[in-house]
Amino acid sequence: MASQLNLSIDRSSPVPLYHQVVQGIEAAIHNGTLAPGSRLDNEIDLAAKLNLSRPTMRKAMDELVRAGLLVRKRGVGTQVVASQVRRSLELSSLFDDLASRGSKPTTEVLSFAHREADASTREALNLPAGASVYHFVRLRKVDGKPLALMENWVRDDITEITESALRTRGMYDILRSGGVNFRLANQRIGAVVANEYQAPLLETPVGAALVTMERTAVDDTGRMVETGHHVYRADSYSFEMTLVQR
Amino acid sequence: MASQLNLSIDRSSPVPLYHQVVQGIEAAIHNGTLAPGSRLDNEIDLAAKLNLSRPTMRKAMDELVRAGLLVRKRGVGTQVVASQVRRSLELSSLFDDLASRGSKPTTEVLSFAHREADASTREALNLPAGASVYHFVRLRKVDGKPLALMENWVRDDITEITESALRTRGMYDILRSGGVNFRLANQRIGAVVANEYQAPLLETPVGAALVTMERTAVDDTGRMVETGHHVYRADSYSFEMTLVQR
DNA sequence: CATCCTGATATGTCCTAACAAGCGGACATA
DNA sequence: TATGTCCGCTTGTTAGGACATATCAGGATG
Repeated sequence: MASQLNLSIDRSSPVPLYHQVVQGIEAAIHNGTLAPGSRLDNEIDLAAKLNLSRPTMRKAMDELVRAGLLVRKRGVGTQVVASQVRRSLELSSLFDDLASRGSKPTTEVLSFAHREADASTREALNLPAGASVYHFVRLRKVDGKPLALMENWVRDDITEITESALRTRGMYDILRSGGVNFRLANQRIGAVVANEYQAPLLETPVGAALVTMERTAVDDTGRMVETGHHVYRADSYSFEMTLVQR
Repeated sequence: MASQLNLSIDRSSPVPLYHQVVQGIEAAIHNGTLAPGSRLDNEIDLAAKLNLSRPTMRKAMDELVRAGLLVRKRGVGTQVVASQVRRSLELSSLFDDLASRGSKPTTEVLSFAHREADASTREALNLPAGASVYHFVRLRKVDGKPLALMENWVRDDITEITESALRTRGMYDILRSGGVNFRLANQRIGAVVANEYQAPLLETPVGAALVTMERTAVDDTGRMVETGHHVYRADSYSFEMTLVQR
């Protein structure tokens, strides 16, 4: 099974070679050039074909294995794994997710305040007594239909946040523009039933199922930047992810 | 900040050197030898100190960065990221999760069958017409309290599954013993409210919130081994995970 | 005919070596 | 004093080679 892999490597590009290979193989898998289950040429031949060293080729394949697109077996070879694998759950905002899918998200800011943090917020964000935070509640709609009710607390010593900015942009986008480099987030997903406050806002009956998500995000300096409590209509939203065994 | 890092590398061990380094640094972070926020020595010095090459050292640090324990910045250095980071969501079973936490899970097998797969199951597991599968429903309790209602379909051409085995062991444990090497799983988490069938089994009122999880697991040969639909009592269970920016 | 051994193949691990590029402080200059 | 440039430090990328080890097929052996 000679692979029809037809990659072009641009050595003058600022994009690292191994990353160009990753993108090339990813594209080949998605457009069907590399069928699920098919075997790739061995690492050494592939590297030779692209005029790359074996370590570079391996680094590219490592990433694809980690992403769950390829499977390697010692002594046997490397093959394309089956099926519609979604990318691993990423550190992105709902706004970006929706926008990239072609939907038109809108945001209503139900409340907005810049005030001293209470005890539980200080604990969640690891702030000293007396520190102040932004606190706001937003309602996210898609095509006029309410989808999520989101309450967030954000530390105020990084970048300024305004109510008008929140109306047109996602929170993560605003923070990134303000120089925040997110590194990781802890989140917890659960379920509740809609109460009298949530139900009318989400235009769903009291007692309807809602997905809950609590998240605290940390930037590259180790600061906890943001914590939030979101609820989503269960009939419109769920969390999809791919788990990879390492 | 000279690191007190005191690792011992055993070159005669079958454990790869880079993995020994990963374990050593992981342990140092967890026992406090490496404090959150502290800077590590640079790669070259660290490698020299352990008599390793820089690529080996880097491979170890790569893994720790991916796991969210370390943060690297070009031109600056590498530091330990803030504290209570849970390990990324893993491909494990509820049974193992509970057992490793010291709880005593019990399993009731509500139904068990070995029969021809219907169309939707064949699609989920990518099976040909006429193939047969195991189909079973289990109720998982912890300390006598019901927690999860789990319905699964498993292909039957890999290993034998018996009702009695399911009563004492987790499904993933059984499959792994049967030679299955899981590689990845796609899962979706959402919410529903308990219906008349689920409520009495889970000893919760009709209309209570439940967390739902649908999962399909793939082994290292690309076969879809197992698909299932689980519901959990929302007041007793939620999914916790750490997302890492790459 | 069944079993064991062996060799070819492919990935896994580890090394040395070199240059590129971002960051930040030191230093020189206006 | 303020500012801009330069240089050293550290991580990022790439190369090329060597040996280890799991797997599988085919041949030798009982």
